[in-house]
Amino acid sequence: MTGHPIWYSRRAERRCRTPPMNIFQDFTDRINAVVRSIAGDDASGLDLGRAIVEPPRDPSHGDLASNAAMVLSKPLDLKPRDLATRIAVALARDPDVATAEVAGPGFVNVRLAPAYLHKALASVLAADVGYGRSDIGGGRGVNVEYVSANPTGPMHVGHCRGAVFGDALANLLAFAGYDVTREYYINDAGAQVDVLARSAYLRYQEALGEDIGTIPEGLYPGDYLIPVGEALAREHGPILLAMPESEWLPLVRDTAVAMMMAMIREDLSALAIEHEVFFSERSLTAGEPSAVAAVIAWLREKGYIYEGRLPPPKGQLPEDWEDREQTLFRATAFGDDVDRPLIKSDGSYTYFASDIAYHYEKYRRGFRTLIDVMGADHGGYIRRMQAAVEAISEGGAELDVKIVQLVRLFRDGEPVKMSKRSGEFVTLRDVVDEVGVDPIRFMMVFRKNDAPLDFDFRKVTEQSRENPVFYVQYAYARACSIFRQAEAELPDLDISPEALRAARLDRLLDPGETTLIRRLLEYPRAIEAAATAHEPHRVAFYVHDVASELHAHWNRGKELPQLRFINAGDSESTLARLALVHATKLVLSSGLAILGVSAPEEMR
RNA sequence: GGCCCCGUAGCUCAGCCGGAUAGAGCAGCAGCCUUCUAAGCUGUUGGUCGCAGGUUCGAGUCCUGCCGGGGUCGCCA
Repeated sequence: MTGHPIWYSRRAERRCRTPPMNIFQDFTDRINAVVRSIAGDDASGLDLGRAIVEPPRDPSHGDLASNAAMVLSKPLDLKPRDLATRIAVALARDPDVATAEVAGPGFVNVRLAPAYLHKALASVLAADVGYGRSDIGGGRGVNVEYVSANPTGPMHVGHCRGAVFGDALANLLAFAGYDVTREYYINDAGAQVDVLARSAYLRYQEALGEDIGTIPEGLYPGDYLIPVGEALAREHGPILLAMPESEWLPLVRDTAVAMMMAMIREDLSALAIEHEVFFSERSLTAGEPSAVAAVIAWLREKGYIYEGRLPPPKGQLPEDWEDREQTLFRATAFGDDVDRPLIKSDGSYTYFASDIAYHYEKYRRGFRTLIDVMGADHGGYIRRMQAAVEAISEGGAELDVKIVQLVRLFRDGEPVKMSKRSGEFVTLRDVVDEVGVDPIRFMMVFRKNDAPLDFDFRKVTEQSRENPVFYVQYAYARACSIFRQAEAELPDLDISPEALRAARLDRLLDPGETTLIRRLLEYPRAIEAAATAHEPHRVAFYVHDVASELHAHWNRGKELPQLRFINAGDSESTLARLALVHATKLVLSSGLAILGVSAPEEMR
């Protein structure tokens, strides 16, 4: 099971100190200071926002690269290379800088002094499990709505990606300093839950000893409704049998939905996912006036709702198409292609109408950033929902809809067949039971959310380099093993966290070591970039890179024993290297915790 | 037909809200590793970034138009 990372709780959130060193931010500040001194009186009007410091693509260019000279030369009326030269000259005087050079059209390439890398590594150790945490969120609220599967049955694999993606994104945003609420919208109001109720009623009759024969077409045949029927029989006895449908349906429906939600929550907890808020769609249409009615009335006042006709859809016309006047939301006023209906022909609200009220509810609770995680088939829904959010918040809130693409299942390279009609779908629980949580969680975010993903049951449990889950976890396990080995080989060496923090880090000068240090120093930047873009997959790729760096250096020790982490003849070096390994462990476990993947002490 | 997403090496994909000679893994080729935990490591081959224009000092990245694949298209959720 995935353990709860230490930064998970709200209380830990509040105790968070100043974020640890972000070397890219550090040098952005230093370069900005240089530019301001060059600009003199002109400095006030200068837009420094576009000037950034980043790792160069080619490591031979140095440790840091800045585009400041190219971005700022025009307002300062200088040639890019001239400005770059003046920046480079000033930076070269900085004792933390080994070299600063001008390259290409006006890049400033900086090579850091080893002492600076060691100082930065020390700050990683000092930050401990807080390393990488950011305050770019500034404590602002973000609502992440994900999963929101219909409460009509167990979760199937199709829900899996959105669930894991949303959860990892929520973790990531929390780590980046946002006040995150994880939310599940229960679709308990549509026709589908009525079907659920009728299906459950049949099982109720069955539980009372009636022969129900085969489940009729159009009802849910799954065995998972049998316990619902039994529960209804226990709770109500035979009295529902005598009622007309209009009377028993609400009763049966509420029980069935509650039991389905309990089941879904169990499925989710098997994936280590826990929402803070479960919001009922039905609650939005309850009361007088209902939340939906209130929002529609408000929008009508603002002129965003009117009665009108819609042009028939292009292409294939639906069979039951009829031209009629209806209540429409003026989505076109906010960039949508067509205005959207709010009331069905039977007088009830459309899903969209309820969803507007729901998003208004989130806005009313204070959220200004809303994130919805949805499946690929909802792509056409994004514009209208964004339009609605803009309308109900009067431009004060932003909705980001993250679409997760399909997951194709394979076993040994062969596609796994699924048929909805026969009910032969693979449940989420099946997959968890077969491969475990870690491979699922890691693989689901080891791909950009908007690209399709292949998931092979066999490959994800393979213990090989080709399996990124294993590769990353093994790096962590290997780091742990180095510590176990150190204890065994050098029982007199103090390798406590305090001793590691006091280590002579200036002994870390091998290129393999400094490369690993640089990689670890990218962590805060990787977190901020991933959080800003709402892209947790970047964290997965980042920890994979860290793992790769550790494996690489470990292997060099096979050929060159003097590079091994443990060197019995040199306790000073050994301690410094163990400090580096410890920092690597910190970063790996932190990144994996964001993804919800465990960091095992050893592989079995 | 309208809209959305995708198109990057033989394969699977990254490319950090415009930056330098476009990267990684697999596969291929050439080596190394029998151990601080074996399941790895090093080097190497390989790309007109779907096509054509445009914006810019600079475009895989932004804009327009095509081509190809997927999704979607009032009263499903």
